[in-house]
Amino acid sequence: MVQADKRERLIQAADGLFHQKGFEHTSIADVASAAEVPLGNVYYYFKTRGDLMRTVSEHRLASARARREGLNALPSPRDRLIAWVNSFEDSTEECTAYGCPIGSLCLEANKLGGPMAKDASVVFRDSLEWMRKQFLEMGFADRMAREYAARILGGRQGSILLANTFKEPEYIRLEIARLRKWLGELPAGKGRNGK
Amino acid sequence: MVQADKRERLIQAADGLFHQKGFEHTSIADVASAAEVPLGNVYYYFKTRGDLMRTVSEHRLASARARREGLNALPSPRDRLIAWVNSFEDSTEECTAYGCPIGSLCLEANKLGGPMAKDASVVFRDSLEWMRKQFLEMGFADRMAREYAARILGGRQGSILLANTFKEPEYIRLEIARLRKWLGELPAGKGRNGK
DNA sequence: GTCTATACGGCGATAGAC
DNA sequence: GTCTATCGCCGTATAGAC
Repeated sequence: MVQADKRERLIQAADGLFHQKGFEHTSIADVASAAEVPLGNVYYYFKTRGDLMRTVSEHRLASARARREGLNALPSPRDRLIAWVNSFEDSTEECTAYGCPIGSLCLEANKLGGPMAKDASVVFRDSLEWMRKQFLEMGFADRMAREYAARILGGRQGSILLANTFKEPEYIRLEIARLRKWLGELPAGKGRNGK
Repeated sequence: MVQADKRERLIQAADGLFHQKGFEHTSIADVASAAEVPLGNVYYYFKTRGDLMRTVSEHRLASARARREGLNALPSPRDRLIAWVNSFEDSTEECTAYGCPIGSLCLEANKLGGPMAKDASVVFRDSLEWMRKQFLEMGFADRMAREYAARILGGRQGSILLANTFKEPEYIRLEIARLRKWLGELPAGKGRNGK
């Protein structure tokens, strides 16, 4: 199907360009040219630039979920979390070069105002939710589970910002190692789901 | 002096707007109108938009240094660090609403490429350097001092990103509390400056 | 030094032929 | 469904009167 192919190529191109150059600095013409689709044709698939951005976010959400699907085979929630954190290593170079694709987009969307902010945040919201469930399964109270999930995501985002700012991947690697160590040593919670 | 006054007003206006709307989304016209200076006159004070941005970064660097000056009166490096971390509380609301002014600018500048990236990073570089000195004075080896400095800055930046994304200041407050606790309990280093 | 008017380019979005 | 041509707006930067 030619349609789906072009649409897919546009999403892929937009995803990459939003990451590398930022949303605000990526024009429809940039996306069209990278996807090798004529400029005007883009508007057949996406009504506005914001629409394209929302689609990219949905696409990223699906990707993140798919990557976690594989982890659900692991029997222990602790191991799932550690495997998840370890998987961050694959993107160290890209994140050092361009920052976190999701984090950058959230920040940009928030400055723009409007409904895009919520669209961009769905990936983080979903990640936090998944991590929270793992910590609940480890026996932590809901409050702790939320706090720990935020610690992982926040720690990672902070390390990426530093790595990107100073073009130094070591910040990311150190944080991954620290999170892994912390998860490994963390005593399991006592309550059954914090009851 | 009318000159210095206008220049100052332009810097202040640009500082605020870069924070609230982002650099890429703030036009010279926006800055001029916020500072109540005619559009064309801006170019008498700043050659280009990038020039204005560099000036704002220098201005922020000076502010951060001035705020730390007061802390140098404290005799213990640990207390200086704790006081520094505590001072983050003042900006919790603004950071929740608009993100970290410095972090946002660094990220944007990195996406733009060119020399702006370095201009934007000077504030972080200077903060890290100051924190590193405090940890050295506490007796930590240089490697640990750098790592700990990055932990404070990274932890803070990550918490701000989450707070901004979800419009929830609690992320920032929790991280401040965690850093304060960590600094309070951290055993002093053994070596004299890591020797 | 100050301000107005405007040149010039780029971008989002659309019209309309095929 | 596909693609070209183009409209209209906004942004940076400059020219030049005062």
